[in-house]
Amino acid sequence: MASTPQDGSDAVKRSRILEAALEVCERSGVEGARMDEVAALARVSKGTLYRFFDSKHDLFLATIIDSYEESLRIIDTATAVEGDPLRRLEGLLDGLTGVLAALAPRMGVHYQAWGVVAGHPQFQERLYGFLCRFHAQRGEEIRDAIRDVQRAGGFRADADAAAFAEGIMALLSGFLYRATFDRERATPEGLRAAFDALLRGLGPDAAHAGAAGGYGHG
Amino acid sequence: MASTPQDGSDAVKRSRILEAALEVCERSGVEGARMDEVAALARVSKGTLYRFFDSKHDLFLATIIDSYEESLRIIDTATAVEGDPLRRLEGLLDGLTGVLAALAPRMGVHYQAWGVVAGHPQFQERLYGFLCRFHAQRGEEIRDAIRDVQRAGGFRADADAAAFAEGIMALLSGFLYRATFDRERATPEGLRAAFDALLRGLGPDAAHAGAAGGYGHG
Amino acid sequence: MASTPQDGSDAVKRSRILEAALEVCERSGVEGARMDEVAALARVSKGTLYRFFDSKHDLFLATIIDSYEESLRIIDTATAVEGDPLRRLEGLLDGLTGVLAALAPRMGVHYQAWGVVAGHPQFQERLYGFLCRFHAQRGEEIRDAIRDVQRAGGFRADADAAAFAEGIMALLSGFLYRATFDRERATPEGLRAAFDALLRGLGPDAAHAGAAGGYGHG
Amino acid sequence: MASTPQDGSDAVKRSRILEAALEVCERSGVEGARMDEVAALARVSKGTLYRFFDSKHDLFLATIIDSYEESLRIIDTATAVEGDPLRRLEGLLDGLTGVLAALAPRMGVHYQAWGVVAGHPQFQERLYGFLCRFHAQRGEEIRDAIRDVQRAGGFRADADAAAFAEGIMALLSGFLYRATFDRERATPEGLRAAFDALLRGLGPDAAHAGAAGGYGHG
DNA sequence: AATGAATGAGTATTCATTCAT
DNA sequence: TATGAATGAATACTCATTCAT
Repeated sequence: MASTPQDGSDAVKRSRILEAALEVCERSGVEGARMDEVAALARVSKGTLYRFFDSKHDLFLATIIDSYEESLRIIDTATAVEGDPLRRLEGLLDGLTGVLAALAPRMGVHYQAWGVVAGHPQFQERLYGFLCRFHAQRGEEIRDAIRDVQRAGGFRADADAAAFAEGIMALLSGFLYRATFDRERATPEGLRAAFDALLRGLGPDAAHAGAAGGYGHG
Repeated sequence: MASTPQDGSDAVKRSRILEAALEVCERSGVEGARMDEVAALARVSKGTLYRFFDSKHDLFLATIIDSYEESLRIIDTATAVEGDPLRRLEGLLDGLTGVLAALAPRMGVHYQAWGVVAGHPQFQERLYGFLCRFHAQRGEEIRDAIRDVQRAGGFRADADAAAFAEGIMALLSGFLYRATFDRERATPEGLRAAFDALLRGLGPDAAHAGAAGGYGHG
Repeated sequence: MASTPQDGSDAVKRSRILEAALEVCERSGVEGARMDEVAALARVSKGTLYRFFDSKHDLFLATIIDSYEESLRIIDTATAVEGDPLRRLEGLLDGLTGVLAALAPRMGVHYQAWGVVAGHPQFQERLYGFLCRFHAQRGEEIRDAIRDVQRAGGFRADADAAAFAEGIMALLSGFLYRATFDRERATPEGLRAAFDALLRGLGPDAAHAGAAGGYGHG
Repeated sequence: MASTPQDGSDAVKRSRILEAALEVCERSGVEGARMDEVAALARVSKGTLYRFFDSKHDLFLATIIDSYEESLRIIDTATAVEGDPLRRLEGLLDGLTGVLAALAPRMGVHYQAWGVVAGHPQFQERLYGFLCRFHAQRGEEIRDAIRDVQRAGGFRADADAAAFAEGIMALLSGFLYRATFDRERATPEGLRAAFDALLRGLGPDAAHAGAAGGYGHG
């Protein structure tokens, strides 16, 4: 292989660098993060760092995309449940709350990286393109899961599944956003309750509505 | 007084500077925005620019806060409607969709400014503190409006008004976020539909549910 | 007169400004001293400050020259004693030790002002010219006083009075210099003893040598 | 190693930078010296310049200390003479006049650097501390040399060797000071004569007194 | 491939000086 | 004259990126 045994494979190095980047950002902010520091923390030289990432912006774009890919793994794991359509939809929603739980602590750095990366046209295009596709795909998965429930008679057949799916995604994004500066209020439980409240609008699944934790008690 | 008549009062200068800052950012990104350019575009000298804003970070924090204050004016105007509790809640929701409509075009710069400003501990504290308070206050206003409808019998009395209010805010935040990179899908109409879907969970106001535009038709 | 009664005469303002300049320098160093601060401390506007001094360098050159003029007043007062030539020479030497006592605390700022002022050709010329004349004149006064003692038979007639006078001045300068960073060792008493040691070389005035405090006892 | 052969070792670079700093100062004054110019003249990049000196003030403090270290080398060379105590003291005094000869041309820049460096508390401390130690050590060396002569019977045993040593140092400082603005009068010969005049006060070494050049003839 | 010394473009900020009132 | 807001030139320093070894 093309790896130096004592330093780990390229994939290992790459992920050491990404981790280091995140840690340095937590200390110094994204703007203030120095490539020297990242390289030192990842135990590679600057030359090696630049073999993996073309530029500082490239590196931080990668940390953002990495977060999303991690969230994808979380969702996929949660969705892998077997069962009836409603159960599978619930698995999906569990996955989304899991994403909030997993990413909340990193949202501060995440948004900083975004702000810095989005400032450069070339990277903005790549970032926005990625986000656009990511959200559209997640939306479609949720929409399809809702449709499955509709077909199974669990939800009103005339409801706009796509619109509900966008609502679900918006709730997740809104809670992630809020988690950046108000971790107290933006909890996975709160998000789950919001999901349930929204889905109750899909009635007549009264049984499901009953599960709507926080929303049930004034 | 403290102003030179031909150049406008201090308040006018200040807002000229903020506008200029926004425009320069749209061209060059927040990181890439140069204070020289901002000053030139605002037709003030750099010395004067620094009389109003202590630093570049201070200036961009101000643009963020300004956006929120503008959104507040939009909400307040929309909420000033007279009528029964339900009508007043709808006014409030109209205000929130108005916020999306007004701020969407600026969200790119807004998040960039955030990312850059939040990188400095001192400014992060000020920014996060402001956002925390802002969202909490808006949440309370919405919660109170929901409670008024509950008291008037328009919504189920046992629903958790505060949780629903947080859901409303999260939807707004989520749509604003999405608008940054996918203006097509994050529309005021979509947001309004999501609000309605969420509120339908507050039933039994069947009449209201009927108004839930997009969510009604697959 | 041309003065505004409530603010004092021009001469008073001028000296308020010079005092303020010195005080600000003690706080912030000469480079770091801001004209704003000086003006504020002197209770005049910047415009007025610039009526008295053409520039910052001009102001600090003035503080230097002022110090020398003050030292001149000290010397003149001490020299105004009546009596025989030896007594008058001793008065002069007392004056010089008085200069050390008076200026020592200010030497730090004094040298700083020098360093900054001497950096500009135009001001360097004025400063160096002033210093050159000042030292030459003081040297001549001392030389003449020594010659008077020589004529009166108090000192050897064949000694080079001018050279001894330069030695006296060099001792004063050397002690002033040392006082800048080592106030402990550069005392007026030490200077007086050095004067006496030097003059003893002018013998055969054994009586005078007896007065040479510190130099007499190992 | 850490040096690129064609550009010289680190020590060589360092001294190239110090020389360049001095030359730039001679042209533009210390305040007016630009780091870009210094780097260019030393044929290193600004980044490299800053690898050797943390800041402009650090660089100029180094030029000052370097001057003193050079004077130390001059003194040590002159003191390395063999012979009786009197001859060794004379060697020391020759060394001191050599310091005047060597440093006189640089005193203008030297005092400027001092003035600028002493304006910053942090650097003032370092500079003053260095000067204090330097002068104290030189003083002790001279004192010891005088004592050796006393023991050998060349000087009066009851004279205060330490006080005479301080006088010697003060004369050197005074002549260096004067050389800054009046090179004509502050000559090594004048200094030597002043030393001799002072030492004559240490009598009864009549033979030595006879060597007191300028001081002997009106 | 790896290293890390060298490079030098790039900019926020200050503050002496001016001048309209 | 007095004021103090406005001006804008001027520069130390950083740090992403390169490239000789």
